[in-house]
Amino acid sequence: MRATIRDVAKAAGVSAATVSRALNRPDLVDPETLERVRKAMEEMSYQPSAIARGLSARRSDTLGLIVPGITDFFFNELYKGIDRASQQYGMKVLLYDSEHSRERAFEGFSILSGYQVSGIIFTSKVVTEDYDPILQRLNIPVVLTLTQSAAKTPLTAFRIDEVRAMFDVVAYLVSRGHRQIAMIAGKLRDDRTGELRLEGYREGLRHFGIEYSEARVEFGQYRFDDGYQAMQRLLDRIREVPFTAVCTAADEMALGAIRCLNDHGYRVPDDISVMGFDDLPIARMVTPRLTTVAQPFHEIGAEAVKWLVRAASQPPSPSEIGDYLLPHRLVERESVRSMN
Amino acid sequence: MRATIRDVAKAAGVSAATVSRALNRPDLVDPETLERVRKAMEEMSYQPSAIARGLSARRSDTLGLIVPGITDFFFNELYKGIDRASQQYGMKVLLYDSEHSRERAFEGFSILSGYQVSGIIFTSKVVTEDYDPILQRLNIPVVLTLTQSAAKTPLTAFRIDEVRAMFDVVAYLVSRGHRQIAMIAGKLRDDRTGELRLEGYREGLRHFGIEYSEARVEFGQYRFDDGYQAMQRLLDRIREVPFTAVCTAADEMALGAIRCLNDHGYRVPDDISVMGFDDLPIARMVTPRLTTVAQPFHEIGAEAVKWLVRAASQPPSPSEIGDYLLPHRLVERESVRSMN
DNA sequence: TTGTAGGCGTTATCAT
DNA sequence: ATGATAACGCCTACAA
Repeated sequence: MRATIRDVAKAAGVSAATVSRALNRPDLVDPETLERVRKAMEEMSYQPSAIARGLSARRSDTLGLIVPGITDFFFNELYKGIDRASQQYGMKVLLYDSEHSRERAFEGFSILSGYQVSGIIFTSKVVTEDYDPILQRLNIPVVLTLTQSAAKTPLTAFRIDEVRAMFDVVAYLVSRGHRQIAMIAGKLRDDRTGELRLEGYREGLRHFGIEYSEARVEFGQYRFDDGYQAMQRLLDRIREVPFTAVCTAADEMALGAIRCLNDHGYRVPDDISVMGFDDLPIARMVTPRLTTVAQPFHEIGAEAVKWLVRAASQPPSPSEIGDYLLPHRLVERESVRSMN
Repeated sequence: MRATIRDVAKAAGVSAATVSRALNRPDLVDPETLERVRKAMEEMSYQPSAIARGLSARRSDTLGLIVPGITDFFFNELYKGIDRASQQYGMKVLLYDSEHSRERAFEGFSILSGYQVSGIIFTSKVVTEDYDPILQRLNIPVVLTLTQSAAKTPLTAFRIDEVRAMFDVVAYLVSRGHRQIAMIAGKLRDDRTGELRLEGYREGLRHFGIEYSEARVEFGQYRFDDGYQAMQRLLDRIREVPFTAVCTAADEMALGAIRCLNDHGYRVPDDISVMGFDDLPIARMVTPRLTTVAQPFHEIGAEAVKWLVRAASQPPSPSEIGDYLLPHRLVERESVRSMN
């Protein structure tokens, strides 16, 4: 059996309370005693039970993270930021994969709350009013990342300005001489992020006096195959609705699009330009290297943690709850050709 | 405050013990009572405290996972297998990123044991005798994945036959008419996996009567840039030590190698063939699609979980502890040219 | 500065 | 079938 606090106490000739204090408030214990206790802990390789501690102190030094899918390419980057920051605060992270299902996400909230997590980071393409009941009775701080809430419960979110980001994409393409710009967007149903990016695309076109055409827009669920198929559909009508560039709502879809283009004999960017979105690590590993817009995943993850940690110590005032927009950045690489 | 078991008990007009039974051994409680209790739980949206349960029952229904780095491309796949299986057993997973450091890994074991995890899945490129002390006093079941133990403590491991896998790579290349085969291997220091794969390469060459030359082997730490640089070095002496194919110890390095080749005007596979290792999702997304050997990540993860769950209920007999080899599979795609 | 005692939310044992 | 009651390992007043 593992050593308990009492074992250490006995070995050090003190009470359990003193050992506890040595652990949590070393300033309150006599230096000599402290030394003895520390030695005892060392010798018995004592490791406090996080479980017992959590029960007693009603906090678990644990954060919950609900993601739509761990195989989503952005997950690693987001997690990296979260992990680093939590470590800094001595927090552990409990991961929950909702598998893109709302029911599973609900379950995630339940389970995580059973683990007394002191906060939950929630990532989903959409947060609707369905979540309100759960969110209400949870009484654990929740932050959103990479999305904007459409629920009634006020929720703070860390994300980029999606509209602006896609606007910037269009602006960039235009600056490179493109006027016929197609888009592979996110599925609109249950996807706020997808909506916003599409909106940015439309705003961009409008701003540069380019007419919007539904025939130049296709949709996909952010994965490679979706990108491939969407591009396929675009290609099917390229004669009637020509385009010289395609912007996408995700790097992974951009890869699919490029592959599709290649399979049909088009070269990227010589014949058609393609833009990604996210700037995942792969973006710089493929040929052609992807020109894309970078989301600050690490920062978003880290900020979310910070916010939760703060919220745990003192309930956030209404003014602290809200959308925090972090800066995105356009990364110029090789997948866009300049027509000038 | 969240409802506790006592609140539910009161609402249902029973004792806490009965509620507990309703939860864990519903067969032991009167159907009518059960109904009442369930309704009460429902109404109060009661969620048992996993913490308290863990403390009392001395098990936490939690598994620990220590990985060298969450940004490693294979992580998602391994985790997927682990997650699915743990879900099946009602287990949660606590993740720990050792950041490729032994000290951090040690810390991981400590911390996870503090969380009463009922088992730990450990992933590292190497497990040396340094781990013995920790492993000994941990008295929590541990399984290795994707590596073989070099520690004294008997450890069960789920992995592929690395030597055989790389042998198969060479055999495949030879069958396609290649005789001058270079390799980008894993760094040998502190990397058992790397050693084994290199060994497979040498065995392959020997088997087909091809002379081994150190000048055809370069090393890297499995990342894109390592692959790029290793290829650079190989290219530096390609006049003196020519090769028509390169096999690598990781898909990510293969991508780097290909990029390097492209940057120097070589086309893959027309001029030089490249083989990956792992068969990560990206392998089929790039151009050319990577010919590679697939590791059964999902199965390995799932088997590890199963083993731990079993070990938790009954201590494994010595005969159950050991190396479990899962089948790998060569996936033929587009990055290798047939010279025949 | 240190010790005592009660409690955190469950489960498990032993009665009833 | 159900109810007291005592752990589980730790924290935290409160008292000394």
